[in-house]
Formats: sequence, structure tokens, C-alpha cells
Amino acid sequence: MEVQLQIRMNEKLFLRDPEQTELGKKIIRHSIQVIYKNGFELFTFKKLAEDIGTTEAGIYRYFENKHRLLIYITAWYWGWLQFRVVFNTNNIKEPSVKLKKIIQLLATTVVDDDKTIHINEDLLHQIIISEGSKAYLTKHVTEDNKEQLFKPYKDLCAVIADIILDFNPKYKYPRSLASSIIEIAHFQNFFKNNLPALTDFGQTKDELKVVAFLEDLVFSSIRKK
Amino acid sequence: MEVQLQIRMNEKLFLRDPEQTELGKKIIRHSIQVIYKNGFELFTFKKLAEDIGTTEAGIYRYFENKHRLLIYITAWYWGWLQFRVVFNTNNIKEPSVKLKKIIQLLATTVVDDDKTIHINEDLLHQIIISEGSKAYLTKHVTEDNKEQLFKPYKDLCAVIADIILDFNPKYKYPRSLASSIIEIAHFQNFFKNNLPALTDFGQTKDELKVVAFLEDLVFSSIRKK
DNA sequence: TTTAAATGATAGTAACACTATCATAAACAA
DNA sequence: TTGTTTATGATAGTGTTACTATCATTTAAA
Repeated sequence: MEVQLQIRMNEKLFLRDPEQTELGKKIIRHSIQVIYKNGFELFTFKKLAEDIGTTEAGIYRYFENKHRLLIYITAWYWGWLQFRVVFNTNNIKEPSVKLKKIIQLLATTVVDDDKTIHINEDLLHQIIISEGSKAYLTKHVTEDNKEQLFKPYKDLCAVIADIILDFNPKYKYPRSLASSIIEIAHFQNFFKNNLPALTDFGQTKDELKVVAFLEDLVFSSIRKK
Repeated sequence: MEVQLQIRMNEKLFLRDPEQTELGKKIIRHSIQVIYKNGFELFTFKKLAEDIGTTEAGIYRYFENKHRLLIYITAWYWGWLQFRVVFNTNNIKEPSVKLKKIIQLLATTVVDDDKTIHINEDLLHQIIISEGSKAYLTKHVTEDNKEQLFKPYKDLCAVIADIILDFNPKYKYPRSLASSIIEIAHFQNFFKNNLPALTDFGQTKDELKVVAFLEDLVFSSIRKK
């Protein structure tokens, strides 16, 4: 039996649903590669079109602009990550074990997931680390938020916050801690590879050090005092 | 007696030193306003030139491009913040008191500093929160880093890490914790105002809640166990 | 007072971020 | 089968952005 994972996306993110057509799926797959290669600032629909072998106009039929496409792929990532969190913490009773699992999922390299053929999850993870925050660090974040574009991020955050409360119902900052874990996981990963002086991990490529730092931080904070 | 604060900037950041001329100082002052108003993506040298009453070519004589200008003003901010940290923790013996002071400096609204006439520190602080990370989240971060463009950030981080070690010499992640404090202070502030579901601070504009969260996080982690 | 440096004014180019139009190919319905 | 949507391809065009270049003029330093 083969299981295919499909993540339902907010319809306001696109003009035409990219999951429904071949070209649409190509746009998603190739956009991840082209953003990874160029960085989001130098990423253009023209480059993407050339990579796919279509024209700019073709892309514009699916996405209003490159920023919406970025929100789309980040939203997809958050939805996918939430699935993995729920899946991997299922049947675990101990909230501490769940939290450790989550930290590991957040902070370590993604292994390409066969359940989604047209998305390279490892590249996507790298993009989220260096470009993800640009999805919401804009002047129009409030309007975008009203359209629920960041719901997958907020949902994931809520799931983690609930587990934190499960561990210690008296902890006062479950959501702030949840969003901080997510952001730190990405930032420390970026710093480790690009600005190592901002970390204690040196040039060692060992992601487990980020995990150890996060575990220490989280469990120190939420332990019952 | 009047004290003027001048922060020595890396010469690679500019083509002509903006501190040395009237137009240069106008570029810095107005760029903060125009970036604040438009956000960095929609900020252009043309808009800045119009705001100042000069021409695009005039700006290009000082800065290679808008990204270098962003690095310049973020670097200035880190330099200024380090000065404030050192100044405000001077003569304090207790590292815990120092750390609380630092958290407060990082997480609360800046009061405009009269020692630098041509810079509005409150606006600058707002820009750092929403645009600051874009200075290094690029494909060319490694080359920029080789030119020492992020030294002020790294220096500030080192100062904070030293105080953390002073509090607990056995703590294993002083630099990662320092950079995390800085980033969380900004992100939680941004989330509080724009994506409140990612925090526990609701729509209350009370910055002291971010301070309380950070203090709890930091002192839980670094206390001697 | 001479000379150099900084600024202003203007023009120009390649790329980017779109919008519009029309032809064709594939899918689907009568 | 034919007729009709629907998706795609191909091409063109517009306004803006991100620069570079040139030359005249004003301001500051020697």
C-alpha cells in the first residue's frame, strides 16, 4: 500500500491550485530549487520559468507574486511539520519525551520524505532556515494574517504549547516558548553554518549540539519549581 | 558640557563616510524614516532621494546599494547597543543584575538618545525588529562576514556571553544563549504586535511581559544546578 | 585666490514585476 | 462526432528598480 500525503492549503495563497496540475507541481518543486540556489532576493519568476521550461506568464497564472509563493511553501512546510510532530508523538505518553522528539524534528536535517514525490524536503528545510522569516517580516503582515496565511505556523505553535502545558500546567509562557523554540532552532542552525561566532558550536556540522542546547533551555524553563 | 557619541564604522560598509558630511548624515537620518515607512522591500534609493531632496546618484556616492545601507544602520545599532550595555552595567558587580539590565535594554522601547542628533533611536529600534535579520539572511552572508560587516553584532554577543559566564562559569552555551536572547527579544516583540497568537502577551502593548519571559528563560537556564 | 572635492541635474541601460492578447493543445460534454 | 471550455505557450508591452555615466555648479580646503 502506498500512502500519499496531501496538505490542504489556504486558497487565498494561490490563483490556481498548483496541486491540481502538472505545471503547478513543477512550479512548487522547481521554486524550492531556484530559491535555494539564488536566495529569495535574487529569485525571479523569469528564472523559475526558465528552470521549468515555461514562461513567466505561466507562473503568474498560479501565484500573484513571488512573495505569495514564498508564503505558500513556508505554509506547506509548517503543515507538513505539524503532521510529522503529531505522527511522531502519537502514542507517547510522557510530555517530556514528546518535547524531545519535537526539538529533534525541528533542529535536525530532514530526510527526504517519499510520501510527497514532488517536494524535496531537505532543500525546503534549508530554505525555511534562511528565508522562512521573510514570509512574515513585511509591512503587510497584518493583512496577510487576516487572510489566515500564517495559520499553519500558529497551529504548530499551539500544538507545541499544549504539550508544554501538559508537562507543566503552571508554566506561564507556553506559546512564546513554542515560537521561540522554532525560531531558535532555525537561527542557531543558520548561525552555526554562516556566523559561527554567534554560537558555541564552532564549525562542527553537528546538529545534535543545537538539539542539546535547545533541550537544556526548554527543560530548565518548564521544570516544576 | 555636551557629549557627542560617535560610533566608528567599518569602512567597507560605505563608499564615502556618511558621518563626515551634511548629506551623509541626512542619508542616515532619512533612510531610517523611509525604511520604517515602506519596509525594506519597498524601500528604494529614489524614494530616499526624494525624501531628502537630492537625487539617486547622490545616494549612490555613499552606499553601493540599499542592502549595504541596511547593514550600515544595523551595525550602527549594534555598536550603539553595546555602548549602552557597557555603560549601564558599569559599576554593577552582580552579573545577575547586569543580565537583567541587558534584557531590559534589548526588549523595551528605546528612548531617543540626545547624544546622537541625527538618528532617531526609537524608529531605528523598530526597524531592527522587523528588518534587522535581513542584513545577514542572504546568499552572500559568508563574504559579508569575511569583510567583518557583522562584527558589532558578534562583539555585543561576546559581551553578553562573558556576563553569562561570569554568572555561571560552567554554563555550556553562553554565546548561543546570548544570540538567542537578542533574537527572541526582537521576534517576540514583533509577534506581540503583529502575530499575537505566537505569544502569551495578547494584544497588550506591555513590553515588560517580554522582559519577564526572557528573564524566566535566561535565569532558569544558567542557574547553577 | 586657486584648486579640489562634493553635489546637482540629466540621461541612459538592463533587469524586474507585472498585464494583455492571441494561438494552440488537451480535456470534457452534447 | 463536433463543439466548447480550460490550460498552456508565445509574444509584446509598460512602468519601476537598480544601477552607471557625464557634465555643470556649488562649497570647502590649501
